[in-house]
Amino acid sequence: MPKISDEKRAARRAQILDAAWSCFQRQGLHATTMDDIIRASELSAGAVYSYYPSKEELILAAVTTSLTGLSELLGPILQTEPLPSPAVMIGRITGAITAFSQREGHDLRRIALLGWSEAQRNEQLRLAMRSFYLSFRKQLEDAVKRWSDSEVLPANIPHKDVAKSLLALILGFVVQSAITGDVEPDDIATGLRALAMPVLQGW
Amino acid sequence: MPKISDEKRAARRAQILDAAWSCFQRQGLHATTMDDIIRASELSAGAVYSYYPSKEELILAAVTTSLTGLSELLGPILQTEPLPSPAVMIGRITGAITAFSQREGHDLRRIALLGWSEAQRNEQLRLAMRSFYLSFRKQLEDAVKRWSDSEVLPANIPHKDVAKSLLALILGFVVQSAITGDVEPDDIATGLRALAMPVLQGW
Amino acid sequence: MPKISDEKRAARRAQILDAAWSCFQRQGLHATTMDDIIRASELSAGAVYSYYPSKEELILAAVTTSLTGLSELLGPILQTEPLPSPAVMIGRITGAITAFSQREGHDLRRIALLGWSEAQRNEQLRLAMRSFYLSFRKQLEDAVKRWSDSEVLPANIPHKDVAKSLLALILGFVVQSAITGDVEPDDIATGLRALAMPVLQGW
Amino acid sequence: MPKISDEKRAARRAQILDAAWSCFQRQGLHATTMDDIIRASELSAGAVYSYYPSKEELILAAVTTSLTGLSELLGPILQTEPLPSPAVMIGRITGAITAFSQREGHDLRRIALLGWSEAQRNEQLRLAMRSFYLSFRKQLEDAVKRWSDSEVLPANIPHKDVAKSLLALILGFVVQSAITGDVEPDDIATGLRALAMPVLQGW
DNA sequence: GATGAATGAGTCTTCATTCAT
DNA sequence: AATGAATGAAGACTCATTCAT
Repeated sequence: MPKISDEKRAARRAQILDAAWSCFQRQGLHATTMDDIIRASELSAGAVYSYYPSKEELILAAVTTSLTGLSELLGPILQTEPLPSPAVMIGRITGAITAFSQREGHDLRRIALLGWSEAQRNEQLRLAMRSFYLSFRKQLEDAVKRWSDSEVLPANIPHKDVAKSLLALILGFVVQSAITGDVEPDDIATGLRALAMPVLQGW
Repeated sequence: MPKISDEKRAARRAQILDAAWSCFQRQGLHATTMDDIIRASELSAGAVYSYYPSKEELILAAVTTSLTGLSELLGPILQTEPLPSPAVMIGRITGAITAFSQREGHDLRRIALLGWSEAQRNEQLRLAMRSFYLSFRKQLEDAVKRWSDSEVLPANIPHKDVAKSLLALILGFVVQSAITGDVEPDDIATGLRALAMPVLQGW
Repeated sequence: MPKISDEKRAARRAQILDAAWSCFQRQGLHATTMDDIIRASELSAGAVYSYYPSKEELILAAVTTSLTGLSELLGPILQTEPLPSPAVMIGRITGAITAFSQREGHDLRRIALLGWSEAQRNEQLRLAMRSFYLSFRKQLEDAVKRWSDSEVLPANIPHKDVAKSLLALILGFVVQSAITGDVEPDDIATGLRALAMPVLQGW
Repeated sequence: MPKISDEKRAARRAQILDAAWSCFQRQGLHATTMDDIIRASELSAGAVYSYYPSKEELILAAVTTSLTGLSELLGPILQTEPLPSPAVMIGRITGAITAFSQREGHDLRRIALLGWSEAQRNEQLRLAMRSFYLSFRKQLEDAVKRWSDSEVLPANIPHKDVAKSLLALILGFVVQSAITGDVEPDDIATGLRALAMPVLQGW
């Protein structure tokens, strides 16, 4: 069994990560034992440990990978030309998250909740998540600026705060859909549209 | 030896719960050992177990209690007469959560994240959270109706979806403020206000 | 099972240490598993760990205890009044070590060899042994001075070097008796006596 | 593909043994993993195992080799003509051991201590060491006889016991210099000389 | 009623050894 | 012959829970 090719190595890592993902999701981060992951990966303990040196590392990899996946999923939506309205964009984002999470063992929402919780005591993980959300919010802020420029939104609004609100809507959708289970992707978009409808009184 | 009085019993339960809360919050649900809680409560193992029969039960109690606390904190805001505008109300809610969480060892946001994560594998906990959020959302829906009635919001909007969006904003605020740490209570309100500002184009 | 008395605690510690001692001696430090010790101590894993927090600590305790025991065994011999001749004293020391080591499971010589080996990679243990041997050598040096004073040995000899040689004889006896197994306590004394016999030629 | 030449084989064995030696010495026998040795030898796992079938075997070889080396180092000293006095000879032996041990990764003293410890549970190793020490002591005994013959020592002394004492001095020097670290080669010789100085009183 | 010492199943991780390529 | 990835048994240690006193 001589030196393994880089692809094979990557494939093995993916195989292990996949096993970890599906266990984590089903049972939570801490209720999942390394043995569960080892069995799910169909490898031996030693093999798993030769790819990921600890459970901690595996958790980190699982969460950051899901973050990267999310990034790839949502990136195109944020870059669409011409930019759809805020409500439409929110609808597309929540829709994409939902659609992606249908795939067995790949529920981004569940991993997100587990990751947030873990981030409270894992500094490295917290930093990884923090920079991901900050970067994502930055992209939202750009979109807000473009809306301002194209007069979909008023000109002199606080772009950053709007981005924070939009991100809050998305994250809040994730929580609700995982906990109450009765939120459809379009609900948030619909709600937002209603909130923004012009009426006589100012707020 | 007469039985311990009911007040005493309740006081003990509170004392244990308080200890559990502060441990959970500092170290997370699973990294907290019963021994940590026992030591923090300044009682013996046997005593703690006579009030809460298992760690699971203690987690459930801790999360549920925090939910009740949240309810008592936010209830008055939702009942205010006359009802402030949506943005103002969101600002008050996020503000109340933040203010409450300043108190050492009582960060509602951290407990919330921990609870969501745990709810994935603890059916009982999930149901408790679910019914709390549904009830809270119901109250938001009532508010939405009143806004419709008072023409702060248009008449024929989907009240439920608006409530979902408002709840999403609040939950998303909690996540962001716990993970990125750079969200002030008013940011969300400000962002929402901007999103709702009338411009020429419709969405 | 309320608070245990101090004596009981000490007894438990001794019970565990005894079990460790006999395992270590039979199988060596590293070939002995905690499970071996746990079984030999007739306690549970948790109980053993509540008295000694790690195997390392148990090794340290076993070795330092044997050092203390050795100290108590040899102290009286070094203090004898009037001081016997060097050869007689060496004979008594090697004799005491041998006699003590007859007791099943308490072979000081075996523990000594194990300890020396372990001291190479355990700083704490090395320091403990070092200070023990230094202090023991100091006592030997005092004896040498008294021999000088009482003209059993010449007056202006290097006391410290003589002490080093005497210690070397004792330690070398321990090694030989453990490895070759054919050294009686008196052999060393006899050999030393012969080496010191006056002959015509100087050395 | 022709078989590998015998020289090459021997060179490989030496290369592996050297790697093992330096690892053992630095980290101890049990803390050294086969992987450490494999990496230090710059060969593959398979290669190492094709030369030495087990770690046990490697330990045995490492210790035995060091014994052989010691033999070659000390042989000439014991054979010197004319034989120097006992104290001078002890000084030369301890000096040679010290000088040899200066070389990085070849500290005979450390290996000796490790070997003694291991010999307690490895019968094969114990026998190898035993026969080495017995043979070495035999050579010392010959020297003692020659000293008797040449009247450096008295005629009718117990040669064997004197040899045991001399060996004890050497072994004890090794232990002290490894543990206390404050023993120079000449100290033992000096001490022995003092012990043997004639005084009025007999012992 | 209370105490806290004891239990022991279960966790993560290591590492000597093998064998498919 | 050589390689090094894979194996899996075994080890140290933890911690929720119990129950003798």
